[in-house]
Amino acid sequence: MDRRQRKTRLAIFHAFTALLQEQSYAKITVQQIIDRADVGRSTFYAHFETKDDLLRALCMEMFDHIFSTERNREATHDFSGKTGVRAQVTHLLYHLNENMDLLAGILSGESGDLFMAYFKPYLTRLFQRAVSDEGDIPRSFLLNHMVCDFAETVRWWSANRQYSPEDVSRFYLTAVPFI
Amino acid sequence: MDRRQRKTRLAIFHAFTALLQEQSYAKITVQQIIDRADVGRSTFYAHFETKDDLLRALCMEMFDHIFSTERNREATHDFSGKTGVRAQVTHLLYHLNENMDLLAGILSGESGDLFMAYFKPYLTRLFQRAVSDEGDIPRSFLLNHMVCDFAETVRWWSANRQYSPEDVSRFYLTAVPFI
DNA sequence: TTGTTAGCGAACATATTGTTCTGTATTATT
DNA sequence: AATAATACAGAACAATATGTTCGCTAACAA
Repeated sequence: MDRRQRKTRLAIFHAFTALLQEQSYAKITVQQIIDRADVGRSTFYAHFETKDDLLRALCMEMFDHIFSTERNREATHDFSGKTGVRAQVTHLLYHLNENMDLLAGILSGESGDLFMAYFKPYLTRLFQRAVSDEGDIPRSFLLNHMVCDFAETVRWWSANRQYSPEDVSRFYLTAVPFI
Repeated sequence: MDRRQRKTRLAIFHAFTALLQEQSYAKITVQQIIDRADVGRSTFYAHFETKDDLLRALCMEMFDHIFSTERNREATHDFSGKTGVRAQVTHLLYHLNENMDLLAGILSGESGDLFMAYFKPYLTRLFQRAVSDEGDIPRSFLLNHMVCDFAETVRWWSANRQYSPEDVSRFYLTAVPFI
């Protein structure tokens, strides 16, 4: 990728995340992002279609990084079955913790809901093989339960940052004993 | 309240809920609501400040109805402690089921997130006294867990409407055994 | 009946979005 | 080092949506 493109993309990401720390997602305008990033108007629209698209790209960048190292671990170790998923949960929380500054900005306010919407499909894929039958409860319900609960746990964590990844992992796995 | 005001307010609510069934919340414009409700532009803004405000008012109307009957039950019966909360959960699901047509419209798409945001404080109040200590897990985490999970259960239900309130109640109470 | 209030709808100012275009600077390639 | 490709700046633009104002009319309550 062209160095100019990289620089522009980064400048926009930085401006955006900085703005997210200061005010709510809905109130942020494209013009503000442009001014903060110090790029031309047409340049912004050459990179991203809309503000939502920018947030999506930001989330994807983050997920691709986090979940790709997860896939590497899958490849080299044996993470099948419930024990494996438990280990992955903890590991995932470690990665999320590293990005917590940015994460807290995104998760507070309406952008949090968009983040969650992008986050959940990744989690669904991860938890897919951990879901087993529990009585006559639909698997669709259980899977949704595990996914939403993990996502909401992360959101809670971003607002209660005094806990370690191990703590949060324990909280979650206690609250969702199916895993 | 003036009969004219009531009529206008209702017309706007109906137009809005109808539109919510047809297209996503973000794409609905104030003009569409005005046209569908067949009221003047200035009239809409005399009643609601913004589209978000309208959704908020709609949710509040619904919650006030649902949770006020809940409060009546509290007053006449003894619903303290965990058993009481369990009974209330089931009862709440009955009420939600009655409004399911509207609910499904609101819960699909971005308006769902706003609904959830308004919903959760009511649930938090309801679950407050059901939360007890579980090892060293923070009560704030447990409460958030119960609330988010109930809300997400309702969302799941609105997309899987073949189940009865009793079914869903059982699913939820199995998945969240603290209650 | 009468004073009050709500609604209508056109007109308006304002804000934001997304596009297009031209000239300039940077980059990769050879 | 020369060249061709392309990314950028920024102004201008059309399009759309928002929220307000105001004079007139109709409905309401007492």
